Amino acid sequence: MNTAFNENISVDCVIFGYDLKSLKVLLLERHLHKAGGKDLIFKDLTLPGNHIRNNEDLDTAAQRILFELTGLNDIYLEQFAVFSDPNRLDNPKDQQWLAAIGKDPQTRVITAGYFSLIPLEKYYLKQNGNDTMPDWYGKNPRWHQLDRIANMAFDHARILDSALQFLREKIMSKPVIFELLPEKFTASQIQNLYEVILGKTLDKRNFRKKLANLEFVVSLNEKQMGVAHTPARYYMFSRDVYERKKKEKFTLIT
Amino acid sequence: MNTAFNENISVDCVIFGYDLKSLKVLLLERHLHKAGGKDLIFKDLTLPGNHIRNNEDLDTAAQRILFELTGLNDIYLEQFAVFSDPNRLDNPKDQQWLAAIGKDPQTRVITAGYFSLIPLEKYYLKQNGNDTMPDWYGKNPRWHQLDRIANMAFDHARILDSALQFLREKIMSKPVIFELLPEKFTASQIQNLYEVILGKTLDKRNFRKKLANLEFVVSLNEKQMGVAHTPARYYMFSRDVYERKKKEKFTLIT
DNA sequence: CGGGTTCGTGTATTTTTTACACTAGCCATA
DNA sequence: TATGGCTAGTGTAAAAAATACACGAACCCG
Repeated sequence: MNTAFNENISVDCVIFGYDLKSLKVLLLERHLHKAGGKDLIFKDLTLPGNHIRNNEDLDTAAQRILFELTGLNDIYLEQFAVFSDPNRLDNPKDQQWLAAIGKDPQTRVITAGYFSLIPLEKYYLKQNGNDTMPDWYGKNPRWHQLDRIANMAFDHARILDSALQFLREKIMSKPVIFELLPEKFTASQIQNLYEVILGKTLDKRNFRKKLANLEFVVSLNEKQMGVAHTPARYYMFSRDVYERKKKEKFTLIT
Repeated sequence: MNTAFNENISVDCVIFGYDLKSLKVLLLERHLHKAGGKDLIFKDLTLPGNHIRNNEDLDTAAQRILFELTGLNDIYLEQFAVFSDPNRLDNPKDQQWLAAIGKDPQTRVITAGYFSLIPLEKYYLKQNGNDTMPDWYGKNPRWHQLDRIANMAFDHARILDSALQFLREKIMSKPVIFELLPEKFTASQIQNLYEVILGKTLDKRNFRKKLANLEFVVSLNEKQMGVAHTPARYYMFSRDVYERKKKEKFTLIT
């Protein structure tokens, strides 16, 4: 057992973020330069991902790789699927890029998809001119709005789709929604988040009734300040209470 | 790309079966013999599993491996988790066995767990004296009752646990239950199946009300014959109707 | 023909879900 | 300091879904 990279196994991370308005995903740039020269042949977008080391499990590798590429550290991260199509890297553009960076384009690679949810305002990404990254990968990590993404590398568009589907199902039964929200949030903010994830609108009064019934969402004696309208009450998620109550069925929406 | 085995990646299959009474799982025997001789040092139980080939995706590999080991062919098979603990093969018994069959016990192996559901009476397993299998693995595929399994190889007990948990969640939202039943089945049979999977009893009249509300469970004009009690009506699952209706939410139990 | 077994069914009560509209509070600005 | 623009916060009635519960009918066997 050693710390070398395993050329057959990689992880790719789909990091969703929410800025209290819309749903975003964290992507890097991949560049292909002319051999020797600096001329750019193409650039496109990738999910943060890389090969695992032989002494790591997949979860550890996902944490490490995400940190190395984006500076994000110690965040909720969960495997949601494995992508193992033998032809998943066979697109000519990808083959060309792999060859250019010195990999064998024939090598079989399966990748484990990880997904994560973070409150956008809480984290700072590495800056554009990240010195530790080579000039062909891992540049310019940025948040992209979900409905405005084009031109993704490899099979990453499919991985992203799959992650979104997984997220939609997951929020129906587990309290992962709170991973996307700041520690304290208003009822409207969490309702809007459900709406952008599910792509449909919800009834305000009914939503608040359900919210009020969840014992693990506790209402704080604190209100918004400085807003140009009635200030809203803040709520927070109590993991303690949830752990004690989680046998009960849990629905925030129907 | 070639057809060699990939020493880093395997699949293991958890095949659940239902004999209209209890829930079973399909296991093989693993033997360790004294070097050279025929003396048996130990034998224990394993899930059917093996390494993938470099030109297969995981789904294909799972189908192939299951067929080679048990003769089961073309059945519903779905990945449910990946097990990637770097120490998952480090138990001395397992290290000894790996060395004995000529593998490097140091090699890092991650495994994809697949699960399947089949109506027990429909399939015939390879017989004990299967000639195509070596004498240290893949012998004697048999159905084992879930609550009476001891002594499993590697981390297979954990994989099995994880599969059962997955099954319990899955039957709550997708019509996989029908994969465990014969084509035609009675209301009591499907209710009993839910009960053995979930480990709790359900109310007969309420269960049947819900069953009657599922348009994709169609009632046949056919009854049991030769039973020593009121003959029960048969039902069947219509995948056609399900596909057309599946946007609707689906619960058979609550 | 009697005993043993499983089948099949209805109703009343409680809980959950849905649909729906107006006043109150804060800021900005005129 | 009055007004306009904006979002917060709230209740009720009707419909749908979930629950609890018991007994006669049909068949085989001996």
